[in-house]
Amino acid sequence: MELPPTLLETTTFVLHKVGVAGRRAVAARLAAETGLSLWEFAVLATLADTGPAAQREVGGRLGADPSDMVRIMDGLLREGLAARERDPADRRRYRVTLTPSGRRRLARARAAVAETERERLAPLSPDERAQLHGLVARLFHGAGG
Amino acid sequence: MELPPTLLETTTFVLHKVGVAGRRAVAARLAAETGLSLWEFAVLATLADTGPAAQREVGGRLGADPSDMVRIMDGLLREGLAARERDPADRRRYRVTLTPSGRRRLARARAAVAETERERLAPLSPDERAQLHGLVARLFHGAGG
DNA sequence: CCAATTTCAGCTAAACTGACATCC
DNA sequence: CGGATGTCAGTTGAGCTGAAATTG
Repeated sequence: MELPPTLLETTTFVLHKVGVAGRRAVAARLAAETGLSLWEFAVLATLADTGPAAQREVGGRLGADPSDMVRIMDGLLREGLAARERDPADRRRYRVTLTPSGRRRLARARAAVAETERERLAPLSPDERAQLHGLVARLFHGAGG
Repeated sequence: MELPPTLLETTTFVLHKVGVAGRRAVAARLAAETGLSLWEFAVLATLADTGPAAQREVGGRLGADPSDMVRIMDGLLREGLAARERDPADRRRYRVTLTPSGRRRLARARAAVAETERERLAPLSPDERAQLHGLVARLFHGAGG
């Protein structure tokens, strides 16, 4: 792809291209090595990081639509990677938890993601990678991410 | 969105989120102020930057599928922003050119894009913006962008 | 005959909408 | 009753696939 100057000089444009390509690479490796989709990985990671939570809360953290959370959870439950029970204190909610099997799968998934990340960021030095991450993180928080 | 640590620390993940949000912002403003889609803008910019070209070449530069180029060109022709004639040297190809009206529209579009870009990158200093652009551009070229 | 360009019809993955049942 | 949660059916936009027509 030989982008013309106007697009090459537009940070937003290049950023989007790089972001989408990165996502595809991570998704492909994740699927090949763990059978997980990106959303499934994200949900498992959320459960591991912030503990059991309601379905809607997990989706809220990730920016996933509630109606999509249903199908994602269906997959995770079917494979025994997550479990859920009604919250006794508020029976509208589920209390979604990570199973031991889900925790093991998540460990493998983390490795796959980290490996892809290393490959994709290889053109940058460790310092530059840290810089990039810091800059992007600030944009994420600054722009209603 | 309160991303859990695992995702927040994954550059690829945050990069993708920021990229998609940026694209949406640019597309929305572009549509509101010029009536152009992102692809239409990209095609006009390509024609302005690198001169008349075959449809496939324009798509190739942008990473747009040839079959999508057909519909994009349909819109641009209908609005008189681009024109095309068969290439006399190879009558399979079109020779797509920018019309004066297209050039004027492109100028407005450039302004809209630049303005959105400024808003979105506002959390960063000019130096940081340049840093970010440089880093992302290197990833773009490095990763088969 | 084989390859390139344009075109078309249709598919897929992803995000979103609107309606509904259930429960606070 | 209003408001939140989970569920379901269906829509939308974007990108891609596969095949055809035309030309080299």
